[in-house]
Amino acid sequence: MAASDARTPRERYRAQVREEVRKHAWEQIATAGASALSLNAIAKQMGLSGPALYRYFASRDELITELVTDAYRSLADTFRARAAAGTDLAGLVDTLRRWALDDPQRYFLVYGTPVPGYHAPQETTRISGEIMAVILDACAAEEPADESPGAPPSPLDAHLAEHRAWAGQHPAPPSALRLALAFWTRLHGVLSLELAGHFTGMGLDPAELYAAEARSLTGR
Amino acid sequence: MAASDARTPRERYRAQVREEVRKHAWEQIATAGASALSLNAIAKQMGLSGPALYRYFASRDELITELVTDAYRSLADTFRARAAAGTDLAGLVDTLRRWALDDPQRYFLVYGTPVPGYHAPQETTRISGEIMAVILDACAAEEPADESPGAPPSPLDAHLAEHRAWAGQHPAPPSALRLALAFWTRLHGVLSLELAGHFTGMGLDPAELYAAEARSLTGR
DNA sequence: CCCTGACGGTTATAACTTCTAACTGAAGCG
DNA sequence: CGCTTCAGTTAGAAGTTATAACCGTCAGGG
Repeated sequence: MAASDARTPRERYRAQVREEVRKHAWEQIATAGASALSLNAIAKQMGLSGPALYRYFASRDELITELVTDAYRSLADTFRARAAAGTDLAGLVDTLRRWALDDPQRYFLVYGTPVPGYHAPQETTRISGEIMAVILDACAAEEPADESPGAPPSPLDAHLAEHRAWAGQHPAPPSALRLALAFWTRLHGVLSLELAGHFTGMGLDPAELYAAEARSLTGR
Repeated sequence: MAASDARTPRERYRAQVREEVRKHAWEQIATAGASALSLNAIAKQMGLSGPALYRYFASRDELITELVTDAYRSLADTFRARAAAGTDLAGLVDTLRRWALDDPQRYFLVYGTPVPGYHAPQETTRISGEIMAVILDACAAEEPADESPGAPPSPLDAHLAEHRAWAGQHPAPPSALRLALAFWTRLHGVLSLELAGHFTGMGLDPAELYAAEARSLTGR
């Protein structure tokens, strides 16, 4: 669907090959992780010989960077599609877990261990903002059931009232900002440990843990 | 301190070299991540030539495995040392963050992106149990301030009452088990995102977020 | 219609990596 | 004192990323 609207045939072919390279790269990553991604192996799978891929990607890093932004875009699109069907927070909770379990290595490409030297491209921070905007929409729509109306603002609320640049122009009260951050950090906490296999052998169901954190967010 | 109590001089020398290899490996990991760890580079730094290190480590994987269990042991020791000075949960909260910030790549070696094929050795699950035992001690000592006494057990409590094998023989009520799991998943959620740099550029203080989650655990 | 230049793909090669094999020399131990 | 074990060496195989040089083909302008 994408990469087919190009003027010249050459550009069209080029986009098509790049697409196929990405496809094989995702297959490799899904089975062996991003660190095991091999340009040579991809070239062989495509019937090409080694250096041919360098016509399409300047380096292995550039390919991985492309995959990272692909992953970001995938999450943002999935979130937006779910939000279009109703802006309830619980829907996003389920959507996030399904997206993560659908391809764990894709999740790790976004939220996993970073390489110390690596700097993410500007694109990812932009998409990250889009993702956060969807979460904020759902959090703002949620009634603040997790505190009494007259309660004093927590220290975090005070801090968030000061530093809310990350929320962009979103008109959300501090309680919604706090809920959005809790959504992000708590679900990531359970999800990343589950995907990394830290619950296997403990004999408990990660879905149960995830559901419990979901209840802590949506006011049980 | 360690690796010096060996009978024969050969064993002593061997343990000493292995120790030095680990030292250089940790330096490399701290600056470039575990994926960039190079046996050749370590050998050169030690004035040795490539294959010499294979007398001490059967493979690169074995060295990394050693480092992973080192990291687990480091966290368990740090936790136990803190617990010996008072079994309050807040102390463990601070200890965890300091340990993580002290060497982020060491944290990722334990809780970061796993390699799909890799299977952690039995040792790590044992140490993981020790770590959880320290957390459980602190959680059991904490009064359950996060719920009213007569409240019905949550779905998670019911699940934990059934599947509490991971807690070993620890005599902790389901509420303590729940608190321990929340300690683990919530603090890891904030911490891993902070270490991965997902908060940089957002203009908010990760310590503030971490403190907020800490308050949610210790009953503010 | 033809010609030229851009571009995809090739092989060769450099500089890495992990890891094995074979050899050497020295240290430990009976 | 001698034997044996073991540390360390070089050589080399099989990978990897990446560059350089070359070749053929396709696309588009004159």
